[in-house]
Amino acid sequence: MMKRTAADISYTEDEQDLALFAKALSHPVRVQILKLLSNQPCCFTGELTSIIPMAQSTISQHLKALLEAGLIQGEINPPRVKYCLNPQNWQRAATLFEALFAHERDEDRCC
Amino acid sequence: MMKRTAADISYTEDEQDLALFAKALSHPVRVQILKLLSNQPCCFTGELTSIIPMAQSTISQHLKALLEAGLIQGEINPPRVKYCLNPQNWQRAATLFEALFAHERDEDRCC
DNA sequence: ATCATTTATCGTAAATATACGATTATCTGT
DNA sequence: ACAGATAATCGTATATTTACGATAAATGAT
Repeated sequence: MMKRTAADISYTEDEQDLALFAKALSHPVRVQILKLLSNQPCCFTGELTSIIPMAQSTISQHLKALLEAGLIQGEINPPRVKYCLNPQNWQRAATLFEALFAHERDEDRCC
Repeated sequence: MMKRTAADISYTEDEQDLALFAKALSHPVRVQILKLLSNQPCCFTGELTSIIPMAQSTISQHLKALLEAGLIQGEINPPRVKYCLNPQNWQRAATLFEALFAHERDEDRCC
């Protein structure tokens, strides 16, 4: 009989996407960046480096993580890059998190 | 002048908590476990090992991560431990994620 | 052409996360 | 007291994340 390993596990697309979005949100500076972006129509990275006391390369790395998760998008406007939320994926993330937390289950809880 | 480093950054409690909750959700198997727990009043770890094809020690490790994030709680009932959602923190997480995604900002988006 | 500005990428060190098997601890039932 | 069952912990190997400084790429201004 074949041994079962973690590689055998199949997750639904929703589960995987939710985990990826959550991973993108798993560092407070990325939460902070997303809060900034959701509270104003747009944002330059340059503004971020003056707001956030981190090395420019580190901020760029965090922006890349948000980009790869699809939560933000960049518009190249050299030498600047203008970053915004990605509306479609932002909405999808909102929906996935909302669905996860939808069940309260206080009624018949056993502990 | 002092050099600014990542250690200088202060985040709000909400930002830190949101990041910690998100980190707990950043692995698909933990999402799966939480979905299971939110769809039934309770759950034994034993059931998880038969549902999830991972080593028992690995599942225990993931449960520990969820415990430490405060999203679940365990009731020792030896030799079993019964795990449930932690209602207070589950609610707090729901509120934090909802607040983050509350802003749509489609109106005056510039890109 | 050269310089200044902005952002990405590279290289790297340290910390954290993930998975496994083996072992240990704790309670039940015999 | 002993065996079985359940779950945590330990030890460990590998991969990923996080931070930094240094460098490179790309554009605009002089």
